[in-house]
Amino acid sequence: MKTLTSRQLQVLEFIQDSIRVANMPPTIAEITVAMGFGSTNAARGHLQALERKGAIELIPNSSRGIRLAQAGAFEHGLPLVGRVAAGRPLLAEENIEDYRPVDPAFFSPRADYLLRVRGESMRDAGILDGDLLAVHRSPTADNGQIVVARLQDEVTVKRLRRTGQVVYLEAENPDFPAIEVDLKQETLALEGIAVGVVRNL
Amino acid sequence: MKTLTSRQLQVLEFIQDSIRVANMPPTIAEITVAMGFGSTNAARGHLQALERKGAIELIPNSSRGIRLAQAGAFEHGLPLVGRVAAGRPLLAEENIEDYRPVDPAFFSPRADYLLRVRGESMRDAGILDGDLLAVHRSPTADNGQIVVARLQDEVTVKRLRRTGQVVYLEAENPDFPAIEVDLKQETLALEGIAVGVVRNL
DNA sequence: AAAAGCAGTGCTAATATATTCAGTATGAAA
DNA sequence: TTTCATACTGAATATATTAGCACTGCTTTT
Repeated sequence: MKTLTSRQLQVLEFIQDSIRVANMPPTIAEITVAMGFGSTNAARGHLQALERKGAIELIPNSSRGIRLAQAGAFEHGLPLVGRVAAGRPLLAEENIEDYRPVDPAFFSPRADYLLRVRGESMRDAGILDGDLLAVHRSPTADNGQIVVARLQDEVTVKRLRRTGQVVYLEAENPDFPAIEVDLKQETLALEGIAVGVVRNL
Repeated sequence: MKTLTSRQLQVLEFIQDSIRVANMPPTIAEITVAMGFGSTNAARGHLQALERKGAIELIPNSSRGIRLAQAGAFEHGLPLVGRVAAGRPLLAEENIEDYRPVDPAFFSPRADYLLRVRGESMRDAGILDGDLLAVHRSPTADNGQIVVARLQDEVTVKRLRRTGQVVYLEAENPDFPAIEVDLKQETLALEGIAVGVVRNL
């Protein structure tokens, strides 16, 4: 997505607010009023610019026909990622098992999706088999953070420990060995940072 | 909310689907097509019935002006109970630290409040110090369930184990002994059943 | 110097959408 | 037996909303 101007960002934020508050996108007229324009065309121009830049999608001839490009994460729940198909993006449709009514803003930084945890490797961190891990999408992470990483078509949750060129993905359970990744030889694809745990008892 | 007829439920479910998939409520015409009606009035009638019964709210003269009533449950969130003052009801105002945007219906049975967990006594059940425990208010509980109980002005989270007239409140951590309560001598006040865990990492 | 993007106004046409009026038919409640 | 809620059809109308055309003025890029 190309960079937005500050005015375009204001319009985009109003759209996001509108979806959060009213549960539906605004009409062009509503944007016009909210932004203080004298003409609906001012809003229309911004919408078309936002669409050109890939921030939104406009549905022609449809009232409130504004769709956020980075949708999913708003008021209608977070996507729940279950089993991950090999070679497919994590948030590809076939990986999304369901949507769950969890507020992204409850976590900090914001949660972008939920991942169903498999196995007991993070047991001692209080992350159990079947738990839903709230994850913030991020290609980078700090030392010591719990991350979601991808290794040969396997998605794994581990604690990140980096020393120079070598990264260790440590389990929080003595029964599981740490995974060593030499950044000189292989790349480590981070799918996000763990920001919370949700469990149904 | 009054009970819905099966046809009304179908309409309501279509509206929910529409919000989930398209990120916006449907128009009356869209409902008409989806349900196979010959007239928009069929859909309108159902919408008005759903509004009378409190399932939805209709915004007059507004395109896609359908709002789900249950969306309001998100507004305030669940009360978060922190330190509990001696001799006061658990949900008394001075015990409520805050409100958190957690959907009660995410848990089953429904969560009524959140309790901030103190101590490590339930560590091996994946319930750690500082976690928020989602609790369903209930004066009774089954054997083996994790409960919130009150003992001499102390609120405690433990696993319930009952054998005849004696109840054991067991910790999930070998460092903590089980608490024995003889129902012939003292009463056990249950504040609820644990239905979930929420943690901010 | 011209072209392109940005940020708007003002007006009108086209159409999407909600709303109203007038009906039919069925089954349950008063 | 009348009344009421459900469950629709069909047509007409009002209005909400998108969409198009013709402009002005400023800034940035080529």
